[in-house]
Amino acid sequence: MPAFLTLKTAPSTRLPGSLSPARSDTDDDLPALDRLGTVISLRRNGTLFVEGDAARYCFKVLTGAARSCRLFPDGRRHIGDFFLPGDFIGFDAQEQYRFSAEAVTDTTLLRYDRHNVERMLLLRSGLGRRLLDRVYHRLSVAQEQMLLLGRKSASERVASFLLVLSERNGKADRISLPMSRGDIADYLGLTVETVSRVFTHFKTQGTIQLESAAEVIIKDGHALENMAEGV
Amino acid sequence: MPAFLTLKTAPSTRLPGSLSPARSDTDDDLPALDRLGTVISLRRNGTLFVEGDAARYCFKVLTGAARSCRLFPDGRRHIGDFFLPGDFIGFDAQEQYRFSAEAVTDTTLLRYDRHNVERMLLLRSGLGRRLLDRVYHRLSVAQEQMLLLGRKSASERVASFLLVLSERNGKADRISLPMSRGDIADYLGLTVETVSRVFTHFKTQGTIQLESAAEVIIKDGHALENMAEGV
DNA sequence: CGCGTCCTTGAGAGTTGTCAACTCCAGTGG
DNA sequence: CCACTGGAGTTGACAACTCTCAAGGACGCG
Repeated sequence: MPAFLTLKTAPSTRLPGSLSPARSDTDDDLPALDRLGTVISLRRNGTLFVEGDAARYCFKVLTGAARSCRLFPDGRRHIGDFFLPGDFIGFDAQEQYRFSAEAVTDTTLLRYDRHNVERMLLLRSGLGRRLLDRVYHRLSVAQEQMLLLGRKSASERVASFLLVLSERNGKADRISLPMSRGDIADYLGLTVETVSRVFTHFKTQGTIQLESAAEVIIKDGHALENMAEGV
Repeated sequence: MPAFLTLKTAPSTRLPGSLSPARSDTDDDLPALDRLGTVISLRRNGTLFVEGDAARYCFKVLTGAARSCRLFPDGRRHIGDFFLPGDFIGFDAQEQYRFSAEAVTDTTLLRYDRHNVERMLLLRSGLGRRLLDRVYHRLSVAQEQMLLLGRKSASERVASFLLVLSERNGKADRISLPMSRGDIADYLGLTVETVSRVFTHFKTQGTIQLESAAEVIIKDGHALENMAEGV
């Protein structure tokens, strides 16, 4: 259950070099949203917004990747979600953003004024219903993630993560990781070292192959699936 | 951020002996839903529905408490949410339920036919918007829980849990725990023993007082808050 | 080519889990 | 009324998984 399969729609603009999202869209209302947005671009680690900011905008990723995160006073960090091309960010905000959002790599986004989105919601009744469904989906994704964080071992978490990324890429065997090991760790509730060790463990087992630190090839998807389910 | 402050509305029926939910409702559409429901009652550990069932009904807790849970093949269990009086269950289901739901104690609920709810959603446009907001709220609660499961220590988790329950009871210092230690453990991603140890630790510190295993009195709420935030 | 950042690897510590025994309490039946 | 029983909760000793700290290696960029 991919956290980043959520709130997905086709990017309105296709640029080369982007992860191409799996598309299962039959949308007709959502593209209309795009006309409300303006394109912005951010450098790696650039800030979309900070937790506590007035929630003026929401976004859609066009190319690159973004992450939502929260910080403890003592520096612990948790990443709630990764957003890949086609994903929406911040539609669920109320008055203020409840988390910060940053660019994982150089990233281009569509930025919408929430005020306009609200108006559009009133005009097009189908849009509200469609958003509701998308949020329901996000919720079930979040539940899956809670299961992962609450009850899965380190290996199970990484296996689940790889499978979700693969799924997101149309079940491709070759997946690229735009985010750092540290990002993955903070997303899975682990440390960088543990994530790295699990990767090499999978590599040693022959379950995966590492082209580079950011390029994984899944050699034994079945083994990964068993691992992810705790078999 | 209470997982069980979610999707709350005033119970349509007030029965003695129930936890009285904190009310912050100015709803007008949701009570109309109640007329669609029929009252049912379950014994402790009774089943509302099972993961994978066709999602025919949704529910609202009137008295008692319920839990949503998921199981691993090897017996590990995770509780996604507790539902106290006024909480809705299963509104976010799609075709099938994505988790099982059970009564924590003897419980009475309102059961709605999802088909009727759908129709009502179409008739009353305000209802869809209100549900959307509630689901957004649930989502932010889920994000809070992911933070807890991903990055908090055992003590921090239990402290957060007690505070949420207190909040839910109108910030009362005296809170009752309808669920078992095992339920709490599976909700917080811990074991029964760890939960128990943290309780006695807090008791020894003078942070809380245990009237019985199911009755907690918060003696030092400030200490709990600091602990929950990781200070 | 050198520097910095990220990743990997190792050794040891710590928090939480596991296993097992004991206590407490409620419900039951003599 | 009291002993028995079973489930839930507590406590202890030990193990295990993951974290922490530290060092070394790889890769990209200036």
